[in-house]
Amino acid sequence: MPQTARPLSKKEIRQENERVILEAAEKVFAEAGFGGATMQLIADLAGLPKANLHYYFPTKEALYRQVVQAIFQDWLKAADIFDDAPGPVEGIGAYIDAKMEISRRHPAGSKVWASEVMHRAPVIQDYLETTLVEWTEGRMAVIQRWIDEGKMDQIDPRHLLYMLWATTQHYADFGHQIETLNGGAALSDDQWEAAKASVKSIILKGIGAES
Amino acid sequence: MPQTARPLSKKEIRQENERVILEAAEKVFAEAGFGGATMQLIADLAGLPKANLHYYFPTKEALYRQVVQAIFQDWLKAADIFDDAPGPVEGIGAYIDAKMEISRRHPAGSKVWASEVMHRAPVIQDYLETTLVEWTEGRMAVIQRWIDEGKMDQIDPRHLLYMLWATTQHYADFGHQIETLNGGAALSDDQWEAAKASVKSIILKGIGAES
DNA sequence: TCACATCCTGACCGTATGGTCAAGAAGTAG
DNA sequence: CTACTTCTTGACCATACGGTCAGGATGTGA
Repeated sequence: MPQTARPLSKKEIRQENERVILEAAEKVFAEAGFGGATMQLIADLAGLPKANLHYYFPTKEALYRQVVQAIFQDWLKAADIFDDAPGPVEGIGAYIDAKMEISRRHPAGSKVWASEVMHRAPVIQDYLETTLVEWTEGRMAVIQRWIDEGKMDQIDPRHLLYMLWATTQHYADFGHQIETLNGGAALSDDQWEAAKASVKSIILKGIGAES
Repeated sequence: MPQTARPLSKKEIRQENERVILEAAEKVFAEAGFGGATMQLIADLAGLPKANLHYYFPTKEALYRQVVQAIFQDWLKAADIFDDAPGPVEGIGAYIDAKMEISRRHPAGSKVWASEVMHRAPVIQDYLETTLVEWTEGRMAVIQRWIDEGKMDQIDPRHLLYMLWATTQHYADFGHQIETLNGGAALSDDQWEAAKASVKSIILKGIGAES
């Protein structure tokens, strides 16, 4: 006998609703910016009355904060690849792949992040100053080690990191421009692969890490 | 005898006020986004009463449109360098310099542009589809010629352009993040030079255009 | 000087938005 | 079953915003 649609438990209800709201909020914040987003729009997209949003998230700011924090977590996770790699070809190559994949699968998140930083990080400045600074210093050390081991050219690790972020996130943040220049169509699988290959090729060769 | 402060002519008044308003608007739109910006904030920054803004620019949209169009013009101008260059080292090198300089001197403009594109270009979509497409195709042809002449590797010109845009504009759009990672201080002259040098070095070597 | 066009601005208006609330529906635990 | 906690939602509120307008100030051209 198939499981009947028994009523959801309170815990499940809460989890599910928070998930639905956060998902809708990310989309709306990405498309309209914080100022342009309205609770009503988010509510409609989530399929809930507006008052229900305020039951789970007291204010628009609180909801936005949660969205940004979730994105930041994703962002950091993509970087684990970096540490275990024996050299720049594997490490940076895999990092580019991972970040390009995020840009493809999760463009709204990338846009919200970009918007937040562009507006001087009113909500996550403390994260930038602590977690991001630590993370960056750690990766810079890894890159410096590769340089010392002669596995790549003497490049300022800082600017290399900026370049990696800029290039990979560009495919999400400026995805609309890229689509327009692609005749109005989203990039195909092959085009995404070509993009990844181009980025990896130029950067890895550019830092003297290939062949 | 020094020129007395004679009253401004109507024409001068109009020019000056439009300039002041557009300048303030660019800053506010960059910092708050279109939705977050208010006419009152722009008016305060411009030092004019709000009603005066509506005298020169009928609506918030009209004002925003003018700001974005001005930025787009700047953006295109930076590209003339491209055409006269004998090869990628000079052409792309100078283009990177020019765009980095814009990012440094004119970060608000870059942010407004980024925001506009991120929100699916509600205001300048027609420009993207015409002027930008033409411009891009022209530059792609130049790059392809360099490839055919053996002056650089066989790289998809499209992705190279995206990389140039992404990397150079990153220093404006994510300037706040970069400052935070720089200990909270704006980049010094030397640091800007180092940034330019890193970007040029990695890209030019990465496309096989150096030595 | 005078008639006119342009510029200026405080006061005002309609609307949309973030947020509240009270009363009821629905799951829960003893 | 009962007392409870949690969830739901239409109606409501105060505020802030984009935009208007009338009437005065200021430059202009004859």
